[in-house]
This record gives sequence, structure tokens and C-alpha cells, in this order.
Amino acid sequence: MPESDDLFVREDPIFTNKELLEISHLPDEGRIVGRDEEISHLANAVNPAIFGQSPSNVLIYGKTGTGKSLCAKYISRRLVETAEEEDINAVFAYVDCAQDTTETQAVQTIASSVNTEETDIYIPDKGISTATYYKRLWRLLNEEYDVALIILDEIDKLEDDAILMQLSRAGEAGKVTDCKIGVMGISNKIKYKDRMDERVKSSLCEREFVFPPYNASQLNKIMTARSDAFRKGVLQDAVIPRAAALAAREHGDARKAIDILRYAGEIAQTRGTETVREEFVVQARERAEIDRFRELIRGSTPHSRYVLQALTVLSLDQQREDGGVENSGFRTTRIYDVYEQICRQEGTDALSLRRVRDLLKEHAFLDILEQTRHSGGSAEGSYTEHTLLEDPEVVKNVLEDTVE
DNA sequence: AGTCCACTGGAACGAGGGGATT
DNA sequence: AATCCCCTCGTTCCAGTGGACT
Repeated sequence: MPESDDLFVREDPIFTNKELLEISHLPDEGRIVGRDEEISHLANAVNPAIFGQSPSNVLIYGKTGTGKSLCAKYISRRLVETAEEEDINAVFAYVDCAQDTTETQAVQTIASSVNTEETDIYIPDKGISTATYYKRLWRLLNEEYDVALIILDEIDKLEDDAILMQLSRAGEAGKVTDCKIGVMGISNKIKYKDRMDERVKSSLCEREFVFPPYNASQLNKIMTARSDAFRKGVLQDAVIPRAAALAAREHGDARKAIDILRYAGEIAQTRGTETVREEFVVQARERAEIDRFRELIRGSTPHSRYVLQALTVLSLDQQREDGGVENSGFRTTRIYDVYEQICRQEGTDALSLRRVRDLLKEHAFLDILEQTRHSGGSAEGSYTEHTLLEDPEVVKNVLEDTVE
């Protein structure tokens, strides 16, 4: 047995508490930086709930990584605690609408997260009608709670307004009599409100808040607050300011900033260096970018990838021809032709043009590509052009090594 | 003011799959 | 076992759409 058997590291030389750098990690009070005003406004809006009265319905806007979900969850948790002290039985449910896009899935999530073991109500994962989920949810609320706060994150990903309608009408329609319901909608698209049904809009948007992006110094504080994820003295002084500056330039996304910090640490780990160096930050950002993209297309069907591949091939060709000067999009039909070729190579039948249009739209929804309508005028018809938003090389690499 | 055209996107439909209820 | 219910993925059909050009 050799003395320095370094196959496994017994003690992590870089991290002490890596959990602090997970996105899902909910910091304690005092660790939420630069959102004091937002938090107090939010608290104010839901305050009546503490006395068992109806909280205001709120809509929160803001780009990704501006602390919307974080603050909403934090407020809800505190609300439930405070209400308890007043002998009010409050509860909150968190729905990630990107995950639960249909009405049924969303009600199911609400009902099952509000449910406890003590009740005799059973909420199955699937198999029952939407109406049944509602019935059970109403019963749960009536029997168990005085106030319920429902957080709908990424509310713009919801297919329709049906659930909003139901939630806002539940009281009026006499479905829920013994429980007050408050809805907290979170969206990163300002224009979301325009697509909403007029009736839903008026009841749901009693209060609106906009979360601005973090600036470099706030990002700096956010990362500093979590820097005890690292062993003492491991982080070089310039790392956090550098990462903050980088992330601030890219829309002030705190999630990205923290990702960069984590990756920088991981780079130090794999390299076996004693400290996290400033130059790791740039590489970390690149890695974060690739990972984010991989996450986006993970789970997409083969044809969805072929379509993306077709666009990538076209983009790369164009770059090669003019050195990346031109950055115009490609017509759907043009992409479809390349897509058909790819299908032939892969030995599968191509999907219909109609279906491919939808697949492209899905990618546009994930901000992988951008669609713009054009009209060629007389005898040219109108058409859509698609432009890849990611670096084609990155896309190509990710597509190639996720063949599995 | 109307024409023209390639493309768009809504609608209706159905196969196949998973699960609950009675 | 029969009957409901919902979801995903895909199809075909077809009434618009937009704007340069007559």
C-alpha cells in the first residue's frame, strides 16, 4: 500500500460547503443582497394573509437571475412562519410552470404540495381529470388552511389562462369558502401581461413589481456572501470582482455569476491547483455557457436535434464564406432541405414541414434561435427566417457529443 | 385598391402510452 | 375488465398574411 494513494481525495482542498453554490440553495435572511426594497414591497402586498385575510395577487417581472423566485419563496416562507404565530394556518405552493405547462399538471402540483400525510385525500400523479384535481384541491384548502399562497414561476410558459381563471374565481364561485387564496405570478417577459385574458388580468395584477438586473457591486456582494463555500484563502482576491464584472456585462444574472464561481472552483480542483486563479474565471464562463446549452437540449428528441443541426450547418457554412460578417437568418424551407438531407444520412424518415416548423418554434422559445417574419413582396410571399443565437461551434460540439 | 405568392399557423384528428376508477 | 382521463408526437387540410408591385 503506497503512502500517497491519491486516487481519492479525503478532504476537498477547494470547497468546504459547495451546497452554497447550488442554484436551488435558498440563502438565509441577510444573504439576499440588494433586494431590500423589493422584499418589503412584496411583504407589504401579502401582509393581510397573516391575519387570515386575502393577500394581494402580485405579478413579478424581471430577467432571469434577478432574484424573483428567491424573494417570492423567501417571503412565502416567512409569511407562513409569521402567520403561525398568529394562529393562522397558512401554506404556500410553488409551481415551476416551465415544468408543469398544462392546467392539469399545475393543479396537480399545487394539490400535492399542499397535501400532507394527515389528510385522507389522495392526489395521484396522473390518471384523473382536471376537474377532479380541482375538487380535491378545494377540499384540501377548505378543510386544512386559512390562507394559501400560490407561486407560479415562469408563468408565461403556461399553455393557457385556465388555471389562473380558476384560482381567481375560486372564492367568488363559492368553491373555496374557508380559505383565502393569493397568487404570485413570476415572469421574465414583460409583454406577458398583454396576452392575458382581461378578466384574469384585472384580478391577478393587483400589484406589479419589476426586479432590475443586479449591477457589478451587487453581484460582488452576492458572491462574497457565498464565498464560504470555499476553503479559507483559496479564492484569489481578483476572482470575485472579475466574475462579477463578467456577469454584470451579461444582463446581471446572479445565477450565471454563481455558476461561474462554482466552475472556477471545479477547474481548480481538476487542475489540482491550490488556489482559484483569476484566469480560471474566463474558462469557467465558457464552461457554464456550454453546460447551460447542454441542459437546454437535453431530453429533446432526435428530430428536434436534426433540425437544430441543420441550422447549425447552414450557420457554419455562412461563417466560412464571409468570415462571420453576415448574420442573416435562414428560411424555414432552406432549413427543411438540409434537415431532409440529415435524415437521409441518419436513415430515418423526415417529419412533415409543419412539424418542423413547430420544432423550430420550440427552439425559439428556449432562446436558442430567433425568428423574424419577412415578406418578399410581389410573387415572393411571406416567410420566417431563423437565426442561431448560440455560437454555432458550441452547438455543434454539444450536438456531437450528446449522441449517446 | 387590388393582386400575388410562398409560407404560416390554427384546427381537427388519431395512434400510442400511462394511470385511476368502478 | 371496462371505462375514463390526460399527454406527446405526429399528420393533413386550409384559410390567412404581408408588402412589393401593378
